[in-house]
Amino acid sequence: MGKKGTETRDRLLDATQELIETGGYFGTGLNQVVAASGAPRGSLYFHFPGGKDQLVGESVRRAGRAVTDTLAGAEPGPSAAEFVAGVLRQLGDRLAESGWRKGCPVATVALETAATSDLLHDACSEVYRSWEAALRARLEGRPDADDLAVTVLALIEGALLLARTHRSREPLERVTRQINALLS
Amino acid sequence: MGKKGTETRDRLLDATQELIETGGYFGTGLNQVVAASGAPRGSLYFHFPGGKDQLVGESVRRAGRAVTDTLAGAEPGPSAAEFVAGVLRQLGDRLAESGWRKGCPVATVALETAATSDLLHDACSEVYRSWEAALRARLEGRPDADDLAVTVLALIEGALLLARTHRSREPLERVTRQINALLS
DNA sequence: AAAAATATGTAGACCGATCTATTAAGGAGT
DNA sequence: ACTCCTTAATAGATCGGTCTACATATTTTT
Repeated sequence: MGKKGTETRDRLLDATQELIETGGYFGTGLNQVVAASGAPRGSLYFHFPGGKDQLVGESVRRAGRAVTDTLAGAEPGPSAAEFVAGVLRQLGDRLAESGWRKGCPVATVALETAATSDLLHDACSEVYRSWEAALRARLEGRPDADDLAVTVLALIEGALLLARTHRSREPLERVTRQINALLS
Repeated sequence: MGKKGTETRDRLLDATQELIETGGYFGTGLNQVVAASGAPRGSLYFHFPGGKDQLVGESVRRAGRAVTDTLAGAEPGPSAAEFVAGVLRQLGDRLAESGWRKGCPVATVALETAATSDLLHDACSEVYRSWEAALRARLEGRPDADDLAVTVLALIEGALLLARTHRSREPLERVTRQINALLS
């Protein structure tokens, strides 16, 4: 793959990632992706012969990998509770600064495609498993690390959903205040 | 409104409620609604002149009210932790029995329409507030009942999302095991 | 009480717009 | 010269929404 080809491919993935996080799978048309990326229609199907599902699938995995890396790469300094509080604050910043558009880059697609596309569905499932593993690594040593990792992930996803729906940081702040009870 | 008119209207709402819970807002076409309800297209726009948004909006509020009533009407016997555990078990049953289609009847629409339709968006927000209030009523007396209600709601929503995505009760079970730490 | 008038609801063909996907041809890079 | 990639026209299906004609109640008038 030549240089220009790779650039176009990346631009398509960037545009898709941005658009589906805001509008979801069905809410994002390929016309929008093509317009936002600047790439022509034909290039889309050259780089992603699998069509929309392949394009969105790779975007979701890409976005998921970025989060996993952030979670795994953070300094191991603070306590588990402080770590989660930091994640929630960071997510709240991102959500508010984006005008309540950018919550979880996976959740909308996961719910929309739960009943239809296995390809996308599996991609979302794997991303969540990957985040779960990254969180579990931060809770190492605790006897119930497995349960706790899933619980913390559920808490984060639920709080993000509520915060985005209410267009307010309030749910994130309330959850943050209760984290100590869980991770004490 | 005559008897037959009310019946048709209800059938349309029933079909919509069922379909959007599985497929979401954009994933559900009015053709599907019309086919599933047995009502003709014209009747849809007679009973819901506001079109798809009005139809889905009323469906969401209707589904939300049903849940609120269930939450508020449950016997006040068990402890808060046992109450939440019961809710999670019930949600898990519903999810599994529906073939992993029926999770939260609001979440998908809330995320899909967060950036587009204020009408639907507000409907989802109000439903969540109503559930939050119902949960808070079960935690009366605690000094941090406000924070706890939101936290429990976030936990439920997040666990449902993960369970639906993984097609497994595992996340619900793990969260259930951690509830005591939160509501001890 | 019969008949006319009005409201209520049904029925489905139809509209333009938009959707995803395909195609055949030509340009750019090496 | 040969592969890699772009370009734009277009196909065919489906989308939400509108329209007119018709049927069935309900009320008003006589």
